[in-house]
Amino acid sequence: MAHDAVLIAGPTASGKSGAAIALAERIGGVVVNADSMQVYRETRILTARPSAADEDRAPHLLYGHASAREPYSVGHYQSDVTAVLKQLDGRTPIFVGGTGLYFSVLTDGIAEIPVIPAATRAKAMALREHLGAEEFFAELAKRDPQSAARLNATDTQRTLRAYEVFEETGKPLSYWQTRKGKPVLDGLHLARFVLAPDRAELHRRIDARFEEMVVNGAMDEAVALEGLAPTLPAAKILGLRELQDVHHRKRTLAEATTLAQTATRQYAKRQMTWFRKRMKDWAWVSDANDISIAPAGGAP
RNA sequence: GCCCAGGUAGCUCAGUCGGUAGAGCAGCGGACUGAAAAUCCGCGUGUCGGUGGUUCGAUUCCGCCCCUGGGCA
Repeated sequence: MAHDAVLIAGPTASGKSGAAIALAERIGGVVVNADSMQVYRETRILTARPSAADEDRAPHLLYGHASAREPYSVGHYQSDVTAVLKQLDGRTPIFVGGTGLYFSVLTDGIAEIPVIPAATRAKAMALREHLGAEEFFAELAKRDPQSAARLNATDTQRTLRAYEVFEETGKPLSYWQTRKGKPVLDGLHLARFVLAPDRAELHRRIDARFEEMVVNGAMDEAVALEGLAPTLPAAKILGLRELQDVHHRKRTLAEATTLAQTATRQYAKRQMTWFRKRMKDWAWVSDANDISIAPAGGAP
């Protein structure tokens, strides 16, 4: 039975992008990004986005199509990826990335919540800053006790989100989240893979890759993004801050490299937790060569 | 060679007026619904340099030895 779409998840530096390209070449597919940071055009090296040469080998969509200077989030991704599905002309999409939440949009769906203006979030942030985490959490609990019950007062991001949603919509986030949207890939026949190399091997790859990034000009990208607002999602790109610190002579390149490599290993660990728990029934492989699907019209 | 300071968790260190020890970082496990490369929760993993002595009991006190750093020669 032919597959309508292929999904390849994996921790950072696992080699999944290469595997996706190879598969796309074989089946005439289209590589579609499922990584929250590779959407930014200014940071090809820092986010390990496929190179121009890679993109010549197979069509790539949703890579570098957004600016690091603008907010981008899972909501944008949902609408972008929905639009992309209509442009495939029968070619098989191969979704590849490391962002668990983005995969959940594809396979599980996400609640449809009105867009919250940036000003509302800014107000919530200012209020939390003013009141302190505990007081702010108490305010949230008055408005949305259900969300508060699930959250920790120290969880900056989620408490702010719950608060801003209530302020803007007049309804608690817990209400909106009961109204789950349809998965973007609803009803399609999927081939799902998790590419997870041995941990020691993954760590070697992570360490080597950051050094390659530096050689390939990661510093230039970091310097070009000087002054990026720290609240923007792209400000969280691993290694960005560390390299900017080197530029400002706050630390040596060696220190920055070690810090970025450590942060990347920690990130990979979090990814693996998500994959282990949420992608139990996907096909797990430790070698990119083991990712293959039956050709269209082939054996069941 | 002598003097001083120090050798405690993977790293940096605290501590025990003698009852086998704890922080940060790293690490490990987990959560995750519009910032997700984010955010948050949990867990101490150890011949307390070695050896002999004192003691009911030594990582702690004493002797000797080894190692590291600094000073004097």
